[in-house]
Amino acid sequence: MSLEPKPIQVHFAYQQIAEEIEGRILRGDLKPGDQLPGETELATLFGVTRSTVREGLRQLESEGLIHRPSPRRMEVAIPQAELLTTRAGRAMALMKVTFRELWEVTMEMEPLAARLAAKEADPDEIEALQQTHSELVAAEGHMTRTIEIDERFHMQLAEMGRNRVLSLAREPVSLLLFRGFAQIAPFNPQFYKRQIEAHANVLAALRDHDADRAEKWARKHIEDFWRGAQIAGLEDEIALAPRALT
Amino acid sequence: MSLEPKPIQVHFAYQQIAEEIEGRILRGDLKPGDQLPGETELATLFGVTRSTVREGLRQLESEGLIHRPSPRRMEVAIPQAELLTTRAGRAMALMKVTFRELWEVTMEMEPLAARLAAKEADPDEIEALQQTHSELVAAEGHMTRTIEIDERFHMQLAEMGRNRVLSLAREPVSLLLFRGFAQIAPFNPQFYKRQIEAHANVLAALRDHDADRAEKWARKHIEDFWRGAQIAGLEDEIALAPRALT
DNA sequence: GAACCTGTTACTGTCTGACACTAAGTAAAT
DNA sequence: ATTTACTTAGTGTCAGACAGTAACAGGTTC
Repeated sequence: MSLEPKPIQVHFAYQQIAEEIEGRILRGDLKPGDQLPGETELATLFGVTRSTVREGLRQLESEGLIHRPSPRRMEVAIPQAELLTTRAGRAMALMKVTFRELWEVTMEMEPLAARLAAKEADPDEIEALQQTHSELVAAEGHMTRTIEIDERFHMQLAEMGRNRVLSLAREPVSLLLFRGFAQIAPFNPQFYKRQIEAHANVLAALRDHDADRAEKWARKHIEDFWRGAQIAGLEDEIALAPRALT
Repeated sequence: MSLEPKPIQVHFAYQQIAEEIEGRILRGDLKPGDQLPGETELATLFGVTRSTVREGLRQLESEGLIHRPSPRRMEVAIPQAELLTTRAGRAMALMKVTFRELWEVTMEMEPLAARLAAKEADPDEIEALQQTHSELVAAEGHMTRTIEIDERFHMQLAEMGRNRVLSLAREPVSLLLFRGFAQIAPFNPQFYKRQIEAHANVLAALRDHDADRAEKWARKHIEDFWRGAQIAGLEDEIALAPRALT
């Protein structure tokens, strides 16, 4: 007789601890900001040793569900993108994704970000973005800094669209794409000018709440970025390891 | 005098262990599939106790950098989306993202997936997708199953585009969106017909390698999906907790 | 030779118990 | 009411132990 492969899954004690606590967090028993009981307490509570509890805590910690504001407190974390994005970036780097892959996705994400921002942004945010743009202008000619500011510009833009899913999804991608480029792509002076022009146009469109125009210029901007890489023949080049990104 | 908040970061031993091993993996010293040295060995190697090593390993484990094919082996993981996606999904759920946010992003991702698939897919894959589609047809009227198959259809489609970044990025989003819907949105019988029609059209476009048409129908498909939700007034409803998704 | 059984062994999961160090709370001193 | 000194509880790490079992190595059977 042939048995179906049973996806049996051993559940170690430390996993169960982690799952149990995770459950309580997701269920809302433990709210973000709440302090966790002490390790010894948890240990007796679950009927295991401290070592076991600790292993569970380490899991939750690296999953970003709990964090440590001071070395003495462990509390339920306020969910935030950061942890997730770095991990996503690392995973992608490990998969050795190519620039083309990154670009294809960015090409959809950034215009969307611009469109949403045009609809949602309030004057203060636009002002802040203008500020970033000024920094970009000031950095003309300096590539590393240009890329870094550009990246910040796009992040701000994404946040302005008030879509956390988008913010979450685009960040690791654009991070890998932009910074990756910066490290290997040679840019000509033209590049900076077009960069600045595109940003300026996006900004203007935002002020007018003109979603279509914002989107169009964002697309142009990314296309431009890409053209340089195409010329350099980087399309199927592998993006850099994330270590270079930190 | 006022001191600036110094972002000092204590590095505990177990963190260093984790970082050290992570470094070796990312640097390529340890390749995916390689078996890790035993815990005792690592302990002496780093000059710490097994407990400490274990806590480090738990971190890496939940980060998906190492995994356990059998309870007795720990090896460097082959990077894959799975782990990441569930975490991403959970993070999003924790952030209580709305359907609108999910949809706005999906609306870009899925058409892109279709377009890429039309360019890249080979006959075998199209055949496999056709297979999935047949299942969908057979499930007509049964909502939960329909959604589940639909989701699989889209995943396959995305894989066919040979863009791992896209696969990675879209999965948690569409998972949350589709399954979330399935649990709270009431669909009328019409829905299934249109669903099937859209898929059929995408399939046909793939066969012709007609990227534009594939994209168009994918967009139509997602729009359709959304319309139901709009009618039901779910736009700003919060997506479900991830526990409901497993 | 390959396919099966069996004993050994090395390694994991978990436990007990301990100790140094320090953040945070408490009491004393100014 | 602050500041200072003192306690205390909780964390990070260690040492050593033990049961259970996956993986390996022989030995057996076909």
